Amino acid sequence: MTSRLQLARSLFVRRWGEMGGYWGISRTMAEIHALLFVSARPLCTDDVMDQLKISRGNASMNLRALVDWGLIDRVHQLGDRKEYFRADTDVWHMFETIMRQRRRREVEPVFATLERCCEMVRAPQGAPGGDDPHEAAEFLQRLDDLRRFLTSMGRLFELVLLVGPKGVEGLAAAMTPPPGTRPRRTRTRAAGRP
Amino acid sequence: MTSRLQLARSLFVRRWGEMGGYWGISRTMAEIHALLFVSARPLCTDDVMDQLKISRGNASMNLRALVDWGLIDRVHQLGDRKEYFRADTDVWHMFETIMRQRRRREVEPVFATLERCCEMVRAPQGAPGGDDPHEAAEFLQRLDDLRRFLTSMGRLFELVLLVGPKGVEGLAAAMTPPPGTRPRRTRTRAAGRP
DNA sequence: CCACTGTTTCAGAATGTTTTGAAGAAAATA
DNA sequence: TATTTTCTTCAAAACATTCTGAAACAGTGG
Repeated sequence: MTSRLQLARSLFVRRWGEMGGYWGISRTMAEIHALLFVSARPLCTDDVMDQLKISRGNASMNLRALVDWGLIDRVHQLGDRKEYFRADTDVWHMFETIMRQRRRREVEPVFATLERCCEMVRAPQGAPGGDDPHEAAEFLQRLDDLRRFLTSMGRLFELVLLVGPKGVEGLAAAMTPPPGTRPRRTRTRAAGRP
Repeated sequence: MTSRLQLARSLFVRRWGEMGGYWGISRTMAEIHALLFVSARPLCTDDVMDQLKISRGNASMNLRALVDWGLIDRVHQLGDRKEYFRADTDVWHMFETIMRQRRRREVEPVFATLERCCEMVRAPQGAPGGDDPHEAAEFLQRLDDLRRFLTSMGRLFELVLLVGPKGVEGLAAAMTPPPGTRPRRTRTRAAGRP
């Protein structure tokens, strides 16, 4: 008989796994992470294999990848030779880890390419290379917009980390104030066309 | 002969495409988007096919998907039967579009699952279903942390949209002030353990 | 050195995703 | 209505990723 807790756990694990897919993380890796995240005690490779019905190799590979990402830790039980794994359960810290990794792997390369492209088109030396100057200007403009946007977001991210969860809740609260409090004035730029 | 502009363009297109992969968007779809984003004038299906060396069917499918996402628009040229496509070039607006879609498709299902799992475990009726109460409590705790985190982030997102790009730059500037200016006091909670 | 327990690796199999190309639907024109 | 042009769809093929299972490896204690 499967208890309600087990049912709920596996429901969560499956959903988290599905979401992993949308995030450039393999489904299994996300499932393992979810499983460790909701387990009260560390699990060993065999636990993971059993609960997720996956092979040893698969479990090993993905556990290692999660360790590399910094999302789980290896831990040892006294008097047991097996390795156990435990997820970082501080959601905020998890967020920071993931975002930093993604920035390093995904944002930074784009940034570098952006700069390189700009240089190529500006290219001061000799041959003015008969590009339509209007097209070139437009191109540079859009790349620059993108560059500025990414920079802003990077700063925002650092700011958010700096003020922490409490700080973010504070900001949010200032926006949707408790009844009877007047909201602080804010430039109200209608939030887009959607 | 390929001009510097063309070279830069294709460099950008390829990099943006690669990144698409990490974002649950197919590479081709991201490439098409990049191509339209850096083109000064709208392109038609054949332009896209030629420049990206892809089949008509592929171009058609992905263009449609981009229209569905709201990232590009169909436009018509006077006296031309073909359909042309133009990207939204307002980076900020693009960001909003993408984030809203992703929230709808990815965050909301997780949220719903989270609530469902909590209910299942709390389950007030009859059969107390012999789950270890400590394990259950732990489980509920972690799910709740996650729920709270997602809620905070949702609020932060709305706030960011509300203040707009200028607002974000302002916040960021307050954090890293120009020389000679004292920063506004901020709860300095060391940003995590890393 | 051997036996034992546990971990890592990797070729091949299974599964999933993307692309093509051709058929055909739709829309405008004559 | 027939013709032309353009767009969409979808089965099959190409490609890419993920998983398995067994073999190789590593550390421990006898």
